[in-house]
Amino acid sequence: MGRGKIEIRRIDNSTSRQVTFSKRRKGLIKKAKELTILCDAQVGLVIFSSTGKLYEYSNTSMKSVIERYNTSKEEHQQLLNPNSEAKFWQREAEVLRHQLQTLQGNHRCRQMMGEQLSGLSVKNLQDLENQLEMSVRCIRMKKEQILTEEIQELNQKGNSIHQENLELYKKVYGTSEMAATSRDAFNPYGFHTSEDPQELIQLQLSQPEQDTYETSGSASK
Amino acid sequence: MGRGKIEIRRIDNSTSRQVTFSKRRKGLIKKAKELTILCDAQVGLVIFSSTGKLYEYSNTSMKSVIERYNTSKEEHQQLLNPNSEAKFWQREAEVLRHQLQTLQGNHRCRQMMGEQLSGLSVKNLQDLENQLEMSVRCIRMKKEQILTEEIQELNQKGNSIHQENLELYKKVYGTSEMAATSRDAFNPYGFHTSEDPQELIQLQLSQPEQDTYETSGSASK
DNA sequence: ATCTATTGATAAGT
DNA sequence: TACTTATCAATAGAT
Repeated sequence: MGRGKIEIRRIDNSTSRQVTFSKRRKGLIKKAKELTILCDAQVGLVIFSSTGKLYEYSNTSMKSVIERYNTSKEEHQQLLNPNSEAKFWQREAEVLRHQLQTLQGNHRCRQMMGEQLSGLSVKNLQDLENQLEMSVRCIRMKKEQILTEEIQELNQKGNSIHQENLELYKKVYGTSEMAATSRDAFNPYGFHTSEDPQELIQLQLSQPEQDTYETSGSASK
Repeated sequence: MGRGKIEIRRIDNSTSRQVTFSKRRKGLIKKAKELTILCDAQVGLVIFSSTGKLYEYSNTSMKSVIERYNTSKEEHQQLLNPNSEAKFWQREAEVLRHQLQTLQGNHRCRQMMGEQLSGLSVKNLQDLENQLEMSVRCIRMKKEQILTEEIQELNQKGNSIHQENLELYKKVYGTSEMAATSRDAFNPYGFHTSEDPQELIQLQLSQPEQDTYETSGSASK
């Protein structure tokens, strides 16, 4: 709605972003007001500009809205109580995934360079970099832990199936010698039979990333 | 905006009030979303229908918005007191924190790091890792850009000072031969005299990081 | 829920 | 920052 339609994505130009913020903030608050009046609703609206300035609207008081919100939330939590933690993280993951989608893509890099990173000193940037590196390492560890556990589980399952096969083989062909000799020859699925499959897992884990990043730090130490 | 204009006052008919509530609530939330995206703002919106049902929107999490709202309010209280200097730094910190938050895409990552990444699938973790690595690359690029500019500026300053010294030297010792021969011998500050100081900058930049991370990807390509 | 005539919001320009 | 105006978007009322 204006002289031309605009794409809903971050406005690069700082000045027009400010102008649009003023206009749309005003419009949003007006709409919120109308909703409360027309439909007898209670509304709390909090807006922080990109510079950190606070704007707010509530037909009653923000305090009362927040209180009502909290009690309402608590009640709602208790309704789906037993799964609440899993649900919470599920939701968290959903939010995360959505934010990832909006953030991903290299064109974002330049925007970040120009707008969001401006004003930061080299020291700030270094700190930030270190923090992010730490985060990446934590995430890698967690990912590798999950994959390791999964592989171990699969190996165990595979081994027990293999064992079962040996038993069946023994029953079908009778002699225990046959079963003993077939033990080495008959392993069509190639499950790892060692008790400690660490080295196999290491190989599998380091592969997907070795072309881009050095992961041995978090993977092997 | 519709088939006819309506007066902004409570809609008496219960049914059409419900309908209007649904439509306008949806519109309001859409507008709130657009504001956050277009203008890089943080928004929290809480709506209670006349029947007490809760609807909400926040680009981050309502919890973080409310927390920020509360601290922002406290600061505003302190702003009225004559704590001008503390106030300034508080605000500075706020702006920085916001920049960091938007940069990281999701500051809750860090909270999750220490507590539970356990709700996330391998896919989630991989996405997260990719996002963080992109952020790191952006930050490195920005950092290197800043340092490059600084070094170039210093080189230019150095060169002009050196040039000035040569002129003075010529005036003091007269002959142009003297000035010409001193050109190579007299460069005590070791400024880079080439027009294109790229390779020098590259060397200086890659040094602080070579012990930990591979930076040539973003630095040289 | 879906469809449009109409009003309202606002992007771009001053 | 405030005003103007051409356009697009939201939505009131009907189905």
